[in-house]
This record gives sequence, structure tokens and C-alpha cells, in this order.
Amino acid sequence: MSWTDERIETLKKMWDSGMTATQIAEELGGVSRNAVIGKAHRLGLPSRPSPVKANEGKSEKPAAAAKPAPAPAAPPAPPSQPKKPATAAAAPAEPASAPAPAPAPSGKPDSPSLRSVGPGGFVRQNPGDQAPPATPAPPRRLVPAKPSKEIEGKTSLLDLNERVCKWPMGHPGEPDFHFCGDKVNPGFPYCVEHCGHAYQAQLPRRDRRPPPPLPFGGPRVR
DNA sequence: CCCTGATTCGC
DNA sequence: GCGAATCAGG
Repeated sequence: MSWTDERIETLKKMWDSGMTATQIAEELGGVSRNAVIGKAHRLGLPSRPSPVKANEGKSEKPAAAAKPAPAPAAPPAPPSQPKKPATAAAAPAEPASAPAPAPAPSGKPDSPSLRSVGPGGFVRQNPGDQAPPATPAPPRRLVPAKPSKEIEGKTSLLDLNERVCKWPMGHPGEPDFHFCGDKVNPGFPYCVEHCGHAYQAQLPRRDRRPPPPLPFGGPRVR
């Protein structure tokens, strides 16, 4: 299976709707949960609460967020590549700091050609030029235009948002699978009617309703 | 053990 | 770019 636009859209939707990678993979079919996670990361989707937290120690330098930054450090570094460098990432603490050149503080703008060069040949950053704007994020939420609703009344997975009822109609994969799409009962993921189905008082066994459909179609019949 | 997501790295 | 293998926390 390849990552078509539709599959990617589905992945995005499900990812930020809280589905686990396993569920998403199962829903998409033909991919593993690893594939889903890998794709999600490549897409730049936001991280979600994971069991493993990157320990947020304390002093987190906002600018220097590079984690796998392999400091060039010593030029004659003997090549040694352990199979598991993951945990041993933080160790440098020795930037080989040479005496800072302290460029001309006078009003005269520094010439770019006057940058100092470190032992490894890398260009040192002057104090003033290491924090560019770094504001690539578009301020506005991009809303994909809806050119043609393929089906007028149907609410597809891609149409889900916080205001429409997410009650599944049918099963995923079926040609006419869609969602209720009515206005939600504020504070709930479903409309008033489907909230009535989703949230029921505990009834005596004798007249309990057996089939409570679950979001996204529930257990697939295969 | 199971689950989860994150990361790496060979392809 | 992809995803299996691996890691690591709950």
C-alpha cells in the first residue's frame, strides 16, 4: 500500500482525533502501526502523549533544540559507532570553547567574512546572529477548500470536526460508510440523538440493548 | 507480559 | 520516503 492523499488525510484526521497508531493502521489497512507512526512523524504531525517522555529536565535552550547534534569536536575523532547511541546522546558538555573573538562592538556592521572558524572547520556563530526569526508557521489555519462534495448528505471521515456528530453509519471500508454529521450536543462527540444511544443509564439485563455501535465502526467484521 | 509512541537505520 | 526493528515508559 502506498500513501495516497486520501490515506494521508485519513491518517491526519484519526491521528488528531485521538486514535492510537494501532487503530489507525487497522483502519487504513495494509500498513503496520509502525508505518503509521513513522508517516505521522514525517508529516510533522504533533506528538501525542506517549509512554516515553523526553525528560524535560530544566534548562532547555529554546534556540539550540538540536538533539542529535553530533558535535564535530575533535578533528581526529576515532570513528566509533555503537549500535545504540540513543541514550548516550548527551555527553558533550565540552564545546571546545576557544576564546571568543568578540567582534567589533562599534556601530560598524560586522563583515560576514570575518566569522571565526572552529577547529573542525565549522563556522562559529557570532553572538548576534544565532537567533533568526524562525517564524515559518503560517498564522492562519489552512482550510482545504471543498470543491465538490462527492455526496451531498454524507459526512466523511474528512469532514469530521468538533461540531459534527461522529456517530458512525455503517462500517469503515464500506462504500457508503459515513458519519452522522448532525450538530453535536455541546460537550459531546455526538448529536443529541446519538448521545441518547451512546450514553445510557444502566438497565436491567433483561432489556438491555445488545449492539452499541462504537466510533469508527467498532470491531470490523472480517 | 501487554500496551503505547519515538527513534533508528537499511532499504 | 518507507517501515521493521528496536527502544523505552506505563
